[in-house]
Amino acid sequence: MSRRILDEAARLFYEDGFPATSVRKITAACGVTAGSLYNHYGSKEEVLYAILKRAHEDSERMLEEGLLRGGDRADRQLAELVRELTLFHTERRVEGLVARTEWRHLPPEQAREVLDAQRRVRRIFERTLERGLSAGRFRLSDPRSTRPVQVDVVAKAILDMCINAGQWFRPEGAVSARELADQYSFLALQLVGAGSPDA
Amino acid sequence: MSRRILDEAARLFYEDGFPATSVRKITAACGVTAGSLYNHYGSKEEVLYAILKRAHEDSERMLEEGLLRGGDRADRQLAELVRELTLFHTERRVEGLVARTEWRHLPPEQAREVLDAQRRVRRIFERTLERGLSAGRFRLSDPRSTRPVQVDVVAKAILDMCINAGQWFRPEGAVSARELADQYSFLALQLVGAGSPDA
DNA sequence: ATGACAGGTCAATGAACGTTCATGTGGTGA
DNA sequence: TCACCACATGAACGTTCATTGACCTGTCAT
Repeated sequence: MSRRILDEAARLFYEDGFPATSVRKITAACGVTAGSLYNHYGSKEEVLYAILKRAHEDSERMLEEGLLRGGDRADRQLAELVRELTLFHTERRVEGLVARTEWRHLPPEQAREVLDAQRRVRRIFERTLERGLSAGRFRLSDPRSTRPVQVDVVAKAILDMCINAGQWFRPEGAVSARELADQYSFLALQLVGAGSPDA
Repeated sequence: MSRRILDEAARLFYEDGFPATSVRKITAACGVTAGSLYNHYGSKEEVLYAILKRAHEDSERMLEEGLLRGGDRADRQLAELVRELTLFHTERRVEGLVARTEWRHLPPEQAREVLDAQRRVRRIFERTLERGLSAGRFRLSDPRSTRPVQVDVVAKAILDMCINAGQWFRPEGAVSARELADQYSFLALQLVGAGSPDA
């Protein structure tokens, strides 16, 4: 039942947002009454925290695996990172979007935890970008501009692209999560000016 | 005072979300009491609607201007579109983010209006992408994949990138809105495989 | 059989919510 | 000067909120 509450709550937070979702709605979706939630979680906030924690742990684990699978070539690493992150935010778009939007409703200390997790993810991308740049695999200098594009800006651009796929992706749509992940992986490589990673 | 209410409400909706922002908080931020809001707007929802309407009108106008400034070359068009959209979502990130996230709390008919506006914006980008592809200015075929990257997927990737800049951009940060818009413009061109638009 | 216990119900709590309305007031055109 | 109007007030309205606690019930190990 604890698990059931987590899943139904995630779905409702995804649809209506945390503050607009009442404890009664969550428990009704599980077929029980409101008071029963407090046999499993201390508060409504605690439910949100549990959802976010699970999501962040899983997404970080997927990224670490992708990083390994990418080997030591930064372009292949980037391709795998983008693929994993896109997969996560499409296949588990409910938790993914909630994690990205609802952390503000957590108490400060737990909100910080979430922000730290987001920062760690960004650092993974930034490191791969830096490695690819110094290895000469990425081309990120705008001929029209005086100074080069900053690495953190590129990382944010790619991250926003992948993460926000969860906002519009529909599993019943024309393109599958796996296809989208492949396309995004290709687009990200073009974005950083990488040649084909098969070469 | 009507204008004041709109601005303060937008800021609070940006910080806490629509349902978590009470009428009392909005009016307190304006230095008046709760009842006074109803001299200017019929309901809290109407305030949100007014914010979203203004934001969408302005953003569509900026995009149309950018489209004109881009002339008839699709790559220059795309560069201008990305620049304008990024500028809008950084310089007016408060309204921009609210428009992107809080429309669900509107009654169905007005929520539809917002979705229609978002669809129109996406169509502008898609048309430019289609024109650039048939003119041979963009390269969007993944050699590792059987089928080409879809135009609507590319449009969404670029849109998410620009729109979400409003989520992390800080005007007091190291990079200005205009610099970011330039960098994003360059990144978008690389993403679609365009050569330098100066050629 | 019995006791413990996990997990449900039900009623009640005080606080906060959006909204209404009668009332007060300062400025403005006639 | 006076009527008017725009706008703010503050008290109420009914509803909903998250949370609590007393109670019930089924399932176990002993």
